Amino acid sequence: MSLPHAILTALLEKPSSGLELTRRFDKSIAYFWPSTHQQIYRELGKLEAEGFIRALPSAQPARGQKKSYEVLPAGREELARWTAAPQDPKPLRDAMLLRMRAAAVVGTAGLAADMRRHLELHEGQLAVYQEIEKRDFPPGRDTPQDRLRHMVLRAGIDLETFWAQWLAEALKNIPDFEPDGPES
Amino acid sequence: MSLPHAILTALLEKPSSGLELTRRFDKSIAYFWPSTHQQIYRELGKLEAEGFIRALPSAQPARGQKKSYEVLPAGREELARWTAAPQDPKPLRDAMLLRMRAAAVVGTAGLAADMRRHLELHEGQLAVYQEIEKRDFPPGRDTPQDRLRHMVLRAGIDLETFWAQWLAEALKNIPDFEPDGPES
DNA sequence: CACCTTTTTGCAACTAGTTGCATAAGGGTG
DNA sequence: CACCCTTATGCAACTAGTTGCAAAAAGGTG
Repeated sequence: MSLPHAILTALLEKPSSGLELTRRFDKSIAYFWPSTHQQIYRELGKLEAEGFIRALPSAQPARGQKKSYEVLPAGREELARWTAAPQDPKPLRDAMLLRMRAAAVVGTAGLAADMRRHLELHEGQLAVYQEIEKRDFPPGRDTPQDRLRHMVLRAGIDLETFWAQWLAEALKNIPDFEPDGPES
Repeated sequence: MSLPHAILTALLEKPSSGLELTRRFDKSIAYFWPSTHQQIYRELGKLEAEGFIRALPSAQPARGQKKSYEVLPAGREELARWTAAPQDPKPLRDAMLLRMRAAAVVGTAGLAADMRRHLELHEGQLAVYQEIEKRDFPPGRDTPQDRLRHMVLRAGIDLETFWAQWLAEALKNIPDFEPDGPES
């Protein structure tokens, strides 16, 4: 139940059409809440039906024609409500950990190679985030809004750093063994 | 596409009925791959139909009657294949980060309280994991299987530590401000 | 202007996970 | 043995996200 609120946030930052929204998403919000244009169009329709946003009157609603949306007061209130409401953190669900656990039973053949690949992917993502940090958060400017957005980015940076370190450490310790299976 | 493989792993560790499986899941695998008994029964049916597991002949298949499963060779091979096959890490998707980003637009009222609650939840989960570590991985025993399972647990411990620290740090820096809304 | 490509919007079907409930058997209690 | 509670299995409907594709308009090219 979070995508609609992600869209409200983005539209409050700047009214946009579906496609503009998709592109802006890809450059920021999608880093911690990925979504596709199909999903976004669907949600825009629902949000409009619920009276949270409305199409800017400028363009008429036809296929292949840009249609921009802006947030209505009810939408802003809903976003504020949702932001402040308690929500339980969703539990961890990570396939790599599952594979390591499986490897304890069926052997580690092949797994280490993919761990090395993941390590590189995380380091790559880390570099992307650090580039964004350098560009968007130079030392100096420090509005409350900047600080909040910077904290979110820091979480991304620190998480990628975490996984890179964990994978590097795990790779050092990974034993290469065959399963004690029925074939022995 | 990972639950069936989680089940195969658990069944290889020990053949079980649906309910036993559910309980054993809750004590270990569910920490990084949560699931419900409904899901597990459904997957057991599919795995049996695919020839990866079979019901132990001891008990007849009737409702309200225990039915235990064991893994067939084809199931072990499928698990080994899946474990070794490359798989992309799934991107981050975290509602708390989204809420912080939203708070930059609609204000931080109420959010800090829930961040404090999350901080406590993460600390609680950390304590649970540390208890498990003390119980299941005393210094000394060090088979390859133990080391892999211990690494998985360490990831859980380190992740909870990470979030607790991040939340504590964010709380120190969170500005308390009202939105620059249409009411001003 | 006829044709093709790109942009923008969107539908439909599928997948994985969640929630709510049902039904059958076993086991104890009056 | 009639009743009820617990254990074990499972179906059905719903939710959120993914994948594949298509159709309308805009804009360029011969």
